[in-house]
Amino acid sequence: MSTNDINKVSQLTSMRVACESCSLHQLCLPLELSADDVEELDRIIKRRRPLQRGECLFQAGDVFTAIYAIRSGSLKTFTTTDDGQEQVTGFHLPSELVGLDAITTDTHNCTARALETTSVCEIPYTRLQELGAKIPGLQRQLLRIMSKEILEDQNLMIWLAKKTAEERLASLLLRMSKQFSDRHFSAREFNLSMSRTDIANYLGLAVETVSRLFSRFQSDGLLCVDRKHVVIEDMDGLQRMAHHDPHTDLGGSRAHN
Amino acid sequence: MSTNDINKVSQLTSMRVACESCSLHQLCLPLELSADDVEELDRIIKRRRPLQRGECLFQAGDVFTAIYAIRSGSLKTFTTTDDGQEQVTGFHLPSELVGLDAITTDTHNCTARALETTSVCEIPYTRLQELGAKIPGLQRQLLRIMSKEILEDQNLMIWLAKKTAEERLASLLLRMSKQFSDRHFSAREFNLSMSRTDIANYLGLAVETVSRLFSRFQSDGLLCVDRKHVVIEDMDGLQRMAHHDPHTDLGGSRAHN
DNA sequence: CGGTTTTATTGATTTAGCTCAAGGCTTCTG
DNA sequence: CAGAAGCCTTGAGCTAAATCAATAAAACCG
Repeated sequence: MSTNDINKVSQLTSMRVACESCSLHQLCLPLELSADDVEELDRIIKRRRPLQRGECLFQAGDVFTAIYAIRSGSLKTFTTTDDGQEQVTGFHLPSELVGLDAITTDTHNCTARALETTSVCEIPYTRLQELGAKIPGLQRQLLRIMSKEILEDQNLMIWLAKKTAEERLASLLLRMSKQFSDRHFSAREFNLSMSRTDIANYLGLAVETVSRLFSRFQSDGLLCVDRKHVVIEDMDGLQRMAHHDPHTDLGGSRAHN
Repeated sequence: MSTNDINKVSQLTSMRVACESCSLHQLCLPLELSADDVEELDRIIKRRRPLQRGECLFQAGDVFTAIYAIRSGSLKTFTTTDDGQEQVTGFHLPSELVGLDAITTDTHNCTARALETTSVCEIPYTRLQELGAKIPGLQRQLLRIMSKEILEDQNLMIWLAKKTAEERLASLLLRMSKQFSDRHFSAREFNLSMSRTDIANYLGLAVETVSRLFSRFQSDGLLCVDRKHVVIEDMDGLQRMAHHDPHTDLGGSRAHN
């Protein structure tokens, strides 16, 4: 146990620094926490060995014990339908919290698999609850984060229900771009860590359609794609494509009502 | 003010009874609240004059002050896109809480409009927060409810991304049926309070498609539809239709991967 | 209660995106 | 580095659902 403790100490030291540059700021930054509180929050966070590509953070059916904040890398979450089909429910990039949907059922409802080498912070939920009782704003902040997730899911539903293949892919690329730029990475140039198949699955399209769209976006001068590497050449054009503004779009309007 | 107080007293008396038979049980039942706590929860709940068909409970852009529990009737929530198109994000039946997605932004992100005469309980959010600090389980329960909403939204996304028109409508009817039976109404026979247009909008389909599907379901002996009145004749058949099990379905498989 | 508006149904045609098919390019493995 | 396996792309139909169009049935209203 003492070896363990020594490890812990060194871990915690690096931890604090890590946390500040990591996604947990979502939880702690808006709270005006005292130094003591931050330290306490730090203390309950477990660092884990980074996940290798293909490894699972948790699997559907696992008992829910913790929520996770992605520090680096990326993962996909997916459910498996009765008939064994995989349905991708989301791609998660640094600064996101995953596992929140398991609070209701005490069981994870989806599997989270690393798309590349990925490191996360683990926040044991019971400890977080205890801490929430002591730090007034913490639980409130958690509610905010969940509310935000509901809101985002609703927006997602809208474009799944209404948008064309073209709009869906354009939206996805723009969302990723935004997320990267929010995290101080390039908004124009990034790597897709997921396969075309995953993208298609997520967007509710066939792989072939996604592939064709990438080609078309490229030949339209919107993007420059090489395998997983994407450079956005015409951000405004992509935005127009995503919004599908009926005033500018004179070609056939779809069932938007 | 004294007239107001007298009104309040009589309101609160009826309130308690109302609350127990109403949707707020989601919030209080699982908490093993003491009688005092229930009373305190009761006290913060405001009863409002029932909404008439077409009236709005809140509108997108309104400042967020309260969440609402539907006692009777139904409402739809929808957002209006930049170009003025309406997008229905949900239908809400008795026992549901609405307004949770506004917690993040302090502003309502959608409009909630009554589909018929509808009564709701209003729960001022600041009061609920104060109470949450006093009653340990309350905030936790709120987290659970929100987690559940995230989960449901994700499931919804799956069928929007993947399912055929047929499956979408079948699923919607089954979900409504379940919700009615959970609330001790008939699972087989109910009224659709929303228009075909709203259903189509919600499901991401054209009105004509929805109309045709109703006709087909009827001629297939799954349903008996007369205007807004629906009788489910073959629950199993409808279930099969909704799931679209590829093993039983020998006709063309879709892009389910 | 007759006229107007809204809402729903049904048919005919078009089209976005799926399926099927085949070939090229990576990555992995022995 | 050769062969296999997997991923990605492109082409050629095909099909589910959209659009367009017309009618019918309610609901609304003066």
